[in-house]
Amino acid sequence: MINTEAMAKPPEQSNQSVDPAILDQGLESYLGYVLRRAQMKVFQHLSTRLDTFELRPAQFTALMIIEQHPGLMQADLARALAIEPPQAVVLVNKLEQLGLAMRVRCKPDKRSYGLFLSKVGEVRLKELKALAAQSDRDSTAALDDQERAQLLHLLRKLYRDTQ
Amino acid sequence: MINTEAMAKPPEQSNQSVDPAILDQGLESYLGYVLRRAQMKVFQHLSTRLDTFELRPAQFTALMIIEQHPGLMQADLARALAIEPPQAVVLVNKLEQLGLAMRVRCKPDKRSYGLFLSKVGEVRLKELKALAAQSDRDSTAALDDQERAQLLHLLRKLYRDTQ
DNA sequence: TATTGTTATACTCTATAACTATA
DNA sequence: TATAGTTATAGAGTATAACAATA
Repeated sequence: MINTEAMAKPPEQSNQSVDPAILDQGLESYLGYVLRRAQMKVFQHLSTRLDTFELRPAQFTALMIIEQHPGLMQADLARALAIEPPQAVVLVNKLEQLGLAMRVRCKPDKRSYGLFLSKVGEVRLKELKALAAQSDRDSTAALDDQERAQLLHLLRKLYRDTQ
Repeated sequence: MINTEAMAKPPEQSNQSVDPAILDQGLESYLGYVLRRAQMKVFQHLSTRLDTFELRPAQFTALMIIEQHPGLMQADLARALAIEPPQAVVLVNKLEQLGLAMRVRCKPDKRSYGLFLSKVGEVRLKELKALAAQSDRDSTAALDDQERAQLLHLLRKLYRDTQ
């Protein structure tokens, strides 16, 4: 229904009569609004950092999930990433092209693949984890460690709730 | 560079061997990850609520900004929404089609329009504000009022920081 | 020459339908 | 018949270039 990756260009400095810094007064009381602004900022930061590796944030997430669940099927990966199976095909193709992961026919059910990290993928993922953690810190530099922990706690509580 | 509106379908219940609820272990320690999951949830909730009015979240945001800054130019609106001028054209066209806002040639600079809410737009926006506030509460039902306030504070602090 | 709004266009992300091969 | 993976395709959302009118 609604996307996942894309994200708008950050607002640029205005030389106009209207100060863009205060244009969103009134909106700042909406959780949905500030959540989106904050997410855009953090996501874009990570996205830029990952460019070096020709990776998108969703592909990093996929590597994390494959590492945690070696041998899982594409269908499960798609569900975990909240994407449709056709998107998972493209994503796994990309990971294979980069030599980071691979499909292995290893299940009793011969229709499905098991997904595994390659040796290179394992090493690369280690590097990516450090990069992602650093990107988190950099893009949330306005917060101290305690505030970051608090924010993490609240967000986890929010999104986990499935009611 | 990267988008704003779109958002992936929510993960569906799995009947597989892998429990999707715990597939993202390890990822939950990344602020970027939980931020995105939380944002998707809240955004999608609002998006669904706004369907009734044939509006997208960005269009609601635009109405809020026009109300707060009557007579502003499209270029300023685009900057505030972090979208490109061509997107602002389509967005304002839609608001005009719905009879909620209008372009008025009222500036000394005859190239630009001033953007204003219509009477209908003002009334409608009142309704939309209540809807958005309720959507915020519903989609963050896992949090109590104090936690919501805390989350709002932290997110505001995070995204406002421009360093 | 620069800027506002606009059109045209392309690229990305996403969703659906339909196909294949297994089950 | 149902499911895993795939292909093809269409639709959003977004970005860039180029144009007209005005400055």
